[in-house]
Amino acid sequence: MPGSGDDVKDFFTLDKQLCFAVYETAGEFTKLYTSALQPFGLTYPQYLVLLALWEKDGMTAKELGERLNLGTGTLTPMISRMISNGWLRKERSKADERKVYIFLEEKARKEKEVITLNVGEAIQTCSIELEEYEELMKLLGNLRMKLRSRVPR
Amino acid sequence: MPGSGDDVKDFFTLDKQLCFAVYETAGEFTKLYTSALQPFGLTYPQYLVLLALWEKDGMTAKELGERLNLGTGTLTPMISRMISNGWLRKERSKADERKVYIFLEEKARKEKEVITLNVGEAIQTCSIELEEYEELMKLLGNLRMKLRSRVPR
DNA sequence: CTATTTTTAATCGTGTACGATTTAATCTTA
DNA sequence: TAAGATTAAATCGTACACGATTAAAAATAG
Repeated sequence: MPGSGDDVKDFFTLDKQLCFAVYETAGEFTKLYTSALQPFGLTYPQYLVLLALWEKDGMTAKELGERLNLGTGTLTPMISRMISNGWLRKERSKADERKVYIFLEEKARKEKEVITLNVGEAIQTCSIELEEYEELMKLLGNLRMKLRSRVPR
Repeated sequence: MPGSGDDVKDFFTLDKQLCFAVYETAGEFTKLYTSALQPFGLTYPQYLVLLALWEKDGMTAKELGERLNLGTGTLTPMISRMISNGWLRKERSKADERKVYIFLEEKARKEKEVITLNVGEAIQTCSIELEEYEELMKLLGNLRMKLRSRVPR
């Protein structure tokens, strides 16, 4: 394992599982971001929505879901919460009434600087080396590709 | 960023965020494991509980929570579901009635081989290189350490 | 041009995940 | 040893996350 030559005996140990390492790291990140975003009343997934819309405002729910790898069962209620909190606005397309465009509200554009500054500071407290950062990005990108392109039986 | 020399302009882009790469990879893993575990009626987090208990049966809820980095708000209901499904058994300590030991049921011990075999096969379909695997484990371990040891202001 | 199919969101049910509070048992200390 | 502090689980409220279903609009095929 993973190439599976032989010693499968003690491979199934939590500490040897890449999935668990990734799972835990994701949890740690969530905690870090949660504390950095708390002053703004944002959750970590909501911050990801903002990141996506800061890049490209006015996506449809479908596009946004594809960008973040989230289904409508997750996005729809999350977007309503963000609308309630004044971050977003929804607008149904007149050309195609099935589509709903999601737009940033003033608040989201105005606070972009402060939010990213705050998050940036939080990340810097961890002093991650640029080299490590890039190596991880590369390896994770490669891994995700493999995980996605597997043939489901 | 992350050392923050200068070009912070376009750092806050989804594709440049390590947190997002980790978040997505965790999601991909969950999907892979979900399909491998479905025949057994197990979820991915439930499989993690089994991994932990296969290593050390009879932990208290607290110990298990520390091992998996989960609070009782997550574990308690999850354990009840696993008890309903015949995977686990709970036993309150006689020496200290606050403690509850979690034990594997016959089913969980008997099916260990088939389950791990199934999961192992699913992983192998991704053909992850051993070298990449180990490098990722190392880098993620290092990263988690840094994320955990940050000073919360 | 209508019947069928496809597409887009919304909804539903189940299962994590987490901080905060509650409850009960044990430990500490005056 | 009784009051207060600490500890272990359970409970509660909120927020993802996902597969499946539903509903409505649009595209397409005959």
